[in-house]
Amino acid sequence: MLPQENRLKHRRDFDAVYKSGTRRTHGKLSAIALGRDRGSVERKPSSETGFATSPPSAPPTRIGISISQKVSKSAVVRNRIKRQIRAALLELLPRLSDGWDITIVVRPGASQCNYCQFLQKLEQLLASLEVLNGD
RNA sequence: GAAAGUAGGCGUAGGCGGUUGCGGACUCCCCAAAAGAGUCUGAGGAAAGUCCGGGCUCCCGAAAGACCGAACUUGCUGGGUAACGCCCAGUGCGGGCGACCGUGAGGAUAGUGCCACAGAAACAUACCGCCGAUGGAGGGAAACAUCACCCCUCACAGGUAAGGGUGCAAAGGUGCGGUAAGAGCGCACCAGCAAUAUCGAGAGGUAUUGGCUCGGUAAACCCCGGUUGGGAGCAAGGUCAAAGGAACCACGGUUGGUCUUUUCCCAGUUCCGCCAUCAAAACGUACCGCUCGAGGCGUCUGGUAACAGGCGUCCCAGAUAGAUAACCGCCCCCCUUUGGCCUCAAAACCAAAGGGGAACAGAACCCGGCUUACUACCGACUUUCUCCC
RNA sequence: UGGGGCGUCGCCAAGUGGUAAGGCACCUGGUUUUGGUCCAGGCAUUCAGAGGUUCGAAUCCUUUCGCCCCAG
Repeated sequence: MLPQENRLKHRRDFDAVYKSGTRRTHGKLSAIALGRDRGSVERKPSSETGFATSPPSAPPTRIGISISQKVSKSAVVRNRIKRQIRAALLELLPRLSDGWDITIVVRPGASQCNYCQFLQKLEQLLASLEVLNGD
């Protein structure tokens, strides 16, 4: 499971990502990314006590996953895909640069993929969105 | 041995370890919070479908009662339950050789509607038929005439519903008698109805007697009985800087309608009391509701049982873009192949390699049921048939 | 999570107990030199599945499945 600060939660954040993010698609997965450092930074200054010490340019990157009933009618299958994607993202998280809102959209047919395929596709998608700190 | 039937096994299964992670509770640390550390804990029998019944919350001011109305679509009897359309026990009917299973099982004589096609006729008749006793018409007969009786003919009035044919269904069924022909018209048995007696708590069972008899359909409207304030649903509803409370009380305000009683609210009066310096935040699962409950387990008592009661013991998920996991290894189990052992041959056993580890399925306020989905296995009890002793 | 609706031929669909209309599409034949148009004929579904009520069910009752819509 992702830490709380890396989760994308609210509907208005999802809407903002869908409206003006950059979309990339690879196979059965699709990723949309939006930089957070304009406009939304001063909306969210309250809770950070460490906010004074670190410069305001790097809020943590938040990720949300969207999977529709068209992928599978079974809630068990959908939850399993979400867990596997989250596990893969956890592996990639240290290499991500800060300050992004990302939505992963699972498209129909993804119920046949396994963990390694998800990991590869996510890596390629994030690299193509240039949010990976390359090495 | 074969073929079945019933009710079960806290729905019973994978176990251990490693790496990376998540939710909750408690403890430590700390002035406090956050962060951190530690310990414990973290999906199901159906969590599903949302088909019923409740709890809980809000709105229509509230509660109780009487009469009328409406709705529900509940409907054999008795019991259980907070309640139910659920459960248990029984009755009737249907199915099965049987163990057993199914059952939406009030009323068609309260009334209305419908019963296509066919058929004469679908609930009231008469097409083909049968008869023509009675009445009518014509004729005959005894010496003659008339009337009556008698005989013959007609099928005019009329009688009949046995037989034919139609249909899911045609005025109880079969037999004997009876009659002009027939008919419960009479009798016997059967089916059905009613009354009485008796058994039963009751649904009903049994017996006797009686008059002879009435199509089906109410999962058609309806009648009777029963039940019920209506509506919305935890995305209910509430808190989130900012004060109102108590007493008295006019007119008025009610759940489908009317009425009665009690209470509440409301303008107003009196008394007591409070707030407004700035900033931030400000309708979002941020917090409450939210998990101790018609609760689980054990045992005893009552009851045929469903279930109820007593005692002891336990606390057992509370998420909110939604945790309970992702990946890997070993053990164990199952299947396949190969080899070994044994053997006439196989099975079983041992070893190696490969594959698989379940199916249905994810809490979303909580309970009680119903329905549906589904893997491998375990052992009971019962019935019928066959074989052996 | 809650609320509501639908399912009839390949497509659009009518049908509220008594033979499952119609249109498009498709097939065959005719008309035409040929194609189109036009004309005639044909074409089906255990009416989403299962069980029940009824003499008789697409229709009534129970239940399951699938699809769609609405509410933050």
